[in-house]
Amino acid sequence: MDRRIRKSQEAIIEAFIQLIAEKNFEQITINEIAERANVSRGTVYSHYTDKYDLLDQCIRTHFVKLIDSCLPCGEQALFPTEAALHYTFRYLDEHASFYAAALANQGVPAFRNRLQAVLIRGFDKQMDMGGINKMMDKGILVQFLAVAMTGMIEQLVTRATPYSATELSGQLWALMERNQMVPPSAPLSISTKLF
Amino acid sequence: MDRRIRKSQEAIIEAFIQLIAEKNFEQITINEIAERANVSRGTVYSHYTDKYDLLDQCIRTHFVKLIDSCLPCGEQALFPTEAALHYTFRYLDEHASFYAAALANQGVPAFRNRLQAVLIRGFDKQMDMGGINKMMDKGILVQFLAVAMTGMIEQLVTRATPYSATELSGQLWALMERNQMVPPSAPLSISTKLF
DNA sequence: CAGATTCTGTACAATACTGAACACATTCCG
DNA sequence: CGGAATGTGTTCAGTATTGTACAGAATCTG
Repeated sequence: MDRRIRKSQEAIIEAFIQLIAEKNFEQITINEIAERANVSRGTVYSHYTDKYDLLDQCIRTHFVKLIDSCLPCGEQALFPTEAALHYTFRYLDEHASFYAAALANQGVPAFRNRLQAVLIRGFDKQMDMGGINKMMDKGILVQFLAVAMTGMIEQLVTRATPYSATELSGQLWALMERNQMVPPSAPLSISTKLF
Repeated sequence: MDRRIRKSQEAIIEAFIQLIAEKNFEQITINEIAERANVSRGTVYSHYTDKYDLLDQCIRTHFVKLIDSCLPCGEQALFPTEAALHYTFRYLDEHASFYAAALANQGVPAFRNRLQAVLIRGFDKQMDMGGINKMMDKGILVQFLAVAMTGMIEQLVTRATPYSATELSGQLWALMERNQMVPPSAPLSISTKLF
């Protein structure tokens, strides 16, 4: 992609995220965004049809980062290690103002739904239905955990919890393990056990 | 000026200053600068004929800032107040790495000369040759003070002095006063004395 | 030494950005 | 109410930047 496009888009998104952290989405104007991004107004329109499109793509961009932070080991699993979960929560904590806005603004419930969908898909792959889960319905269990995780994330980014990102992720890791939400064992874990 | 020009130049100069703070001027390549500035190599050449031109314009840019910091009250005087001198020294302290490089690199003695020239011109205007200076040669006195100031600035930015910017500027202000290097009295200072 | 690599400076067509203008909608305010 | 101000979305010609290519200089390296 042309370097100019990359630079402009980054500047616009950065400006937009700054603004959304400062004021309500509806009050933000294209003029403000262009000014803050140090870009011509026409440039904004050349990339995004309007504010809502910008917000949408912005969420998408953040989502990529968020998902990446859940999947540090290639494409293997959501939160393959406790450290990975910690990292994700710290990332969310740092960008809380954006995520809070994305979650809070009515008209953007899409965000919560997308996050849940990703988590449900990921958890479904990793759930161990043996042991204490033998008598459970997998769909319900997965949904239960995904909704819980989404809710806790919402608590974190909206500052609705007194607990820190670290405390939360630590506790949540324990709860995931308790429910046998284990990441698929890596190939080398077997050979590791042999020695 | 076209916004693109401003943005590119700022990025290039910023990148260059970063690099000069990290390594020797001669080791810096145009490629590095372009890469760091996130700009095409051709763009660098469209604004600056080569590294040396870039350094030159860079010094010029910094010089404008530096002079501005000496002249906070319009165009009246160099260091019209002790606070102004303090501000200048703090500014120098913050950008020490750049100024150190500009002063240190042989091939750039121009910098020291320019600084001295500015100071000499400014001091010459402000020198009070009455009182203890009655028997002195003005040219020598002015040059003496300008060279001293330049030297002290060099000491500061090259970290060749254990004293802080604040300590130095405080002492230097006293020395300037002692030598009757007073800023031209503002019109209202007379009326101030009347009350 | 020769070959490989990197840097330099220049040229160019393709392209993204610019600022200005425009008609229209919305909001603000006396 | 009415008009002043501000925002929207579009168009457009002009311009700065882009990536690429090139030849020659400089530097590295076996």
